Amino acid sequence: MASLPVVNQPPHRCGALLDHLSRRVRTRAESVLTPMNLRPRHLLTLTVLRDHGSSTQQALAATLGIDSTNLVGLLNDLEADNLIERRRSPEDRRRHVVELTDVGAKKLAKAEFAMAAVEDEVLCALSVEQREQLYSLLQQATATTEAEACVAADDSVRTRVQACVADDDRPLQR
Amino acid sequence: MASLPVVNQPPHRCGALLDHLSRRVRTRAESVLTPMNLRPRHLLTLTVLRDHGSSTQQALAATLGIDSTNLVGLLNDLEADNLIERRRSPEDRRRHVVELTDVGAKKLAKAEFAMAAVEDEVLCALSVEQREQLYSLLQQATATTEAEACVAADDSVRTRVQACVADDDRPLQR
DNA sequence: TAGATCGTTTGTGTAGGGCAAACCATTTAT
DNA sequence: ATAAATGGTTTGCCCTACACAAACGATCTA
Repeated sequence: MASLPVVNQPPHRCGALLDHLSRRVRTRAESVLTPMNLRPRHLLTLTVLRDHGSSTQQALAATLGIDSTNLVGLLNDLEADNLIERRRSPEDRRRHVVELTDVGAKKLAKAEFAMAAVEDEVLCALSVEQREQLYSLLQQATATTEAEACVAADDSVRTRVQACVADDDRPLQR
Repeated sequence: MASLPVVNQPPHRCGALLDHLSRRVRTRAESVLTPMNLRPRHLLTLTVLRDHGSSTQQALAATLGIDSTNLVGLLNDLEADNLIERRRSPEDRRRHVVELTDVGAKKLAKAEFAMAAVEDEVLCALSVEQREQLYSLLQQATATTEAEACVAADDSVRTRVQACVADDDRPLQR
């Protein structure tokens, strides 16, 4: 390995902005979703389920980036409302294959419709084309699995992280 | 008013994706930032401070979308590390004007450098140009203040939200 | 002089979510 | 066939992020 990976990148990074925007969306989303008995997590899960297709709970937990024990409760909520179904996998009967029901798909559509209102508010600085562009970028980015992501960037990451640590840092007490 | 606002929007909305991606970034960001004694919130705050310029605590709380009482502690952390300064406003001495110090700016730059590693991992599905595009979209979107956002979309929001609520919804017990 | 405002402190409550242990059903290895 | 490993579930614990409220000092405005 070695010989300088990507250095000429522009100084500004997306991370914080992503955080910022997502926070704005989430707060508003809550107030819009609660009346339809959903929460951001539920919406997220349904979306992933639709976009990535049915999957095992483990896999789902991985793509969602949440602990599998916590996923259980989340799925319970959704299943109680018939939005998803857990079906035992025929190949390995230990596995639950989680899948979106028709009701779930409809509810998701409705939720997204409601979300359009939120986005009008939060993304008002963007034109319709720009929003579409944003959507497809996000779509493309999230299409990668967690695992894939790790493999892709693994060691270029490690080298650079180290470069940033050794320095002036006194602890932030709180 | 009335006569149907924006209806022909594509069915897919960004909200969930934004949530998804931001979660991925945040988790990884934590591990990268902790060794430099920062947390996502701190980074976010520093970023906003740089991009939006110095501001009052109230204003800052508003753009960050967090309660002003919670902001206090956050700023304490940052000030303890000399990353920001609270300066009394000359016009109104009750006000604190929060501003990024040189140390803060440097730390921010360093943090962003470290974040590049994270983004390589999370955004590996995007080309460099696409990432840049994403950045500028996010930048543009977050440039709007909370207040502005509300004004812009206010009643188009209200009308459509109502349209989505009245329906089948049984409670999601949890 | 009285009230309102900005920041601060303290205290309370809640939700999100990681982590670990123990359990059942099932699959795989020996 | 028996032992070990695995997928999902349950329970319980703990920590962090936040929102919200109340009370205070300093300051500004009426």
